[in-house]
Amino acid sequence: MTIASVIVDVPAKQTDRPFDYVIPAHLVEVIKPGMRVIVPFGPRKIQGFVIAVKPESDFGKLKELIEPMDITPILNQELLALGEWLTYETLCYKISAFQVMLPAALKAKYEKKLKLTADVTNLPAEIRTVFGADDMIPWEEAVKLGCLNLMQREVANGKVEIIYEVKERVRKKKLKHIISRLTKQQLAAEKENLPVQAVKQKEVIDFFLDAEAPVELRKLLSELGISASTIKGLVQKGFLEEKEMEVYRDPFEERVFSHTEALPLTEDQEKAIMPILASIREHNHETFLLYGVTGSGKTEIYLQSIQKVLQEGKEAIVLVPEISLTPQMVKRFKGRFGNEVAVLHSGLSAGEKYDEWRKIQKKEVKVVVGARSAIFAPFENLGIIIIDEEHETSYKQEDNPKYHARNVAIKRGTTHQCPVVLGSATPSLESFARAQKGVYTLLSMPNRMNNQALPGVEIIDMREELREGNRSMFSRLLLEKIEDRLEKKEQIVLFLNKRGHSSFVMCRDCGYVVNCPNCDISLTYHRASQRMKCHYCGYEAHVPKSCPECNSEHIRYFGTGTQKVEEELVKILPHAKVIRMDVDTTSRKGSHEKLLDQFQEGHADILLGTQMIAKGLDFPNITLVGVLSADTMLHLPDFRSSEKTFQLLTQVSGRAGRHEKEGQVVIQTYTPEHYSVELAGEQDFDRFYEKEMMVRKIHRYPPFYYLSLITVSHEELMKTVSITEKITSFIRSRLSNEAICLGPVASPIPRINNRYRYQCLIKYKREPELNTALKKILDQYQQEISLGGLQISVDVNPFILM
DNA sequence: AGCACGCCGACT
DNA sequence: GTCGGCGTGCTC
Repeated sequence: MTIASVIVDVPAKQTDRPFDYVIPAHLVEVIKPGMRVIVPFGPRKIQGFVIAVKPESDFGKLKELIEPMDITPILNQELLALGEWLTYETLCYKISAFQVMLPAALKAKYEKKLKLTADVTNLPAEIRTVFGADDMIPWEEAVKLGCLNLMQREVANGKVEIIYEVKERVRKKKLKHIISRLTKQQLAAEKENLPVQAVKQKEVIDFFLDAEAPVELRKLLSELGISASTIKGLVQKGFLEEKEMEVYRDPFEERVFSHTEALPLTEDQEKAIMPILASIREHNHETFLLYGVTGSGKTEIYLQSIQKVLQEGKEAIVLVPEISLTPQMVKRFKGRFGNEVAVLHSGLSAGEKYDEWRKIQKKEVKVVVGARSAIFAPFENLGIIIIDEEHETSYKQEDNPKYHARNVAIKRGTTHQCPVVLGSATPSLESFARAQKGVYTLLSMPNRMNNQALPGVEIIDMREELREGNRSMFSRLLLEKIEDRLEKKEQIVLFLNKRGHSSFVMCRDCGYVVNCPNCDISLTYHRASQRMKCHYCGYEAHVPKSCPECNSEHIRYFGTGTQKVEEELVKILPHAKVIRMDVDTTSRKGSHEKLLDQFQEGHADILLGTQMIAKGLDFPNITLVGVLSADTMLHLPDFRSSEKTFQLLTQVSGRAGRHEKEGQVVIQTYTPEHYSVELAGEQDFDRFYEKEMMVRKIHRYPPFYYLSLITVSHEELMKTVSITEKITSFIRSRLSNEAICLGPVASPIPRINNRYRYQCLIKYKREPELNTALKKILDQYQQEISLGGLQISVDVNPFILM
């Protein structure tokens, strides 16, 4: 007998193990490890992944596997093993690990239906009417009509049966194509036989005398300017044939990427690329930290390294933060490698993502450029993995499996014996420390290409401005410079970091802040709907007209949004043309690109925006960058807040003066003395690194210590506290003296959606037993978790400590 | 996660 | 008596 070991699509502790199924005789040759299959599970049918095929099973009463969902395995041996590794590293379920490696389109969709059986004797009239003319209805319809009990009885009587179906989420896109059924000679002969008046038909035959491959019907029609009936005629005569053929949804259809050639490298670049090329050539794994200031030409290094990899007949993965995966970026890769490139990012529809992914799987492309999840691209012959802006926190997935793309990259780099290149102008402290220790190889590019000077930065103390009577959000210097650039017809970028300082509403008399009744967090004011919203549970409320505490009518809106800045700008500088870029103005597909194009073409003077304009903008006419308030994220309860502030300010400053014209940066802040602001002003990463390393050392944070965070949540406060207490003391008993276990303490957000949250933070250097201990905790509380009362989340190397 | 099974209180 | 509420335990 041939048995398949299957991981079923049920994300729960109890089902997080293989289930064995007999492979029916006619499928024995077909079923391979890595395939998705449909299996019976209890009364249902569900999707599963075959992880092994073996001759026997320990289990007595096996069921038969129903059918495969793939023709060839969708996960190769490497990815199957990578899934196991992910499960171990992030303490997630096996099924979640497999699913995260695949495009969402491949996740199964389940349907439940009611079907009349052949036995229609004595069928109650009500049942008849519910079914109507059909013999099958969706389960939901019976629920809606409230006749479930009725149905259940008939199921027992054998008149109705419950059907479980597993469906694909996305169909392969198919379009009508026309192909010739005759040889060219035959076609030519038939053309002669056609009546004289069949002008159009003859034209079509001419076309097919030239054409090699099948042609899309739609394209054929528009190209020849004919109607469908012409084709129909020829099809009826048997000359041509209509065929449904699979096509890719192409998000870049009708776009031409002009080809670019490798650029000559600067001395810095030459020095940096050598070790990478050597690693490619010698097929050995090495992790490089490419530390190059903004404008030092990191992308060209990526491009030329990839070129080398392609010459070796291998493939490349390039990870880019979602936010900078702009058309500009895509253009650079498509320009160099043309059709060899697949692009994976969140702007694509599920179908488009699936199609791009399939190009990788079918080996039709050799390079993938994408966000975090592209690290799982199913290449089998990887030659290089590049992570651009490696310090970006978006490389860490915040929901299960809580993996970091950098770690996955290094894992895959080891398996494939290929280099991993981490690039940044402001490396994460973790990576830089590793480079200093020699774990990674440091490659520095301290100079900008063409040796342009880094932009001059001025830091403005906004408290000073306030003291001198300037209550606006623009300092006098910034305003002066803006006016100057407007006059010179040069462009300005204004940056506002709204994140971390959302607009809240406060009473000016008593300080009352409107909070969410379900979560211990202030409500955010939404201008568009004129309502207050909770970002965590979705609760909504009206804006109070007077203070609920003291009845004062002095309600004030805090936190400056881009909209408010825009209004202000219009007031102060009525002639300036402003383009605003934030989530609201870029939500529509393609609007991001459109706005940038407008700005590039000079249709506006000022580009005002959030996070999303901090990266990748490279326009020659930008000579002034203003940061409206540098310290909005500095005071978050996050040990990385200084690092993030420094990175963001450096990043934004890099937008100015990238070409001939000299750039200037004005940073407004309420804490100019803070080292992350000050050193960002001097663009001095090395000193920032030193300073921040000291702080991390004193407080025992990464990179000196690893972190793991356990968050417990429950509806009852007492229960939450007592369970966290037990967990904490258990963990403590399993740790060495070197490790520190902080807790139990309330989470920074102590209540979300009426669930109390407590946590335990573990700081450690080397704890080989920790993983086992954490697993044990999840096992221990398994029942209480599955009953729904308790939630325990474990985050190994967390990025958000909330 | 679903789903069946089973045991108890509230009704026709 | 039976309908339907939810706790319990299993799924190859």
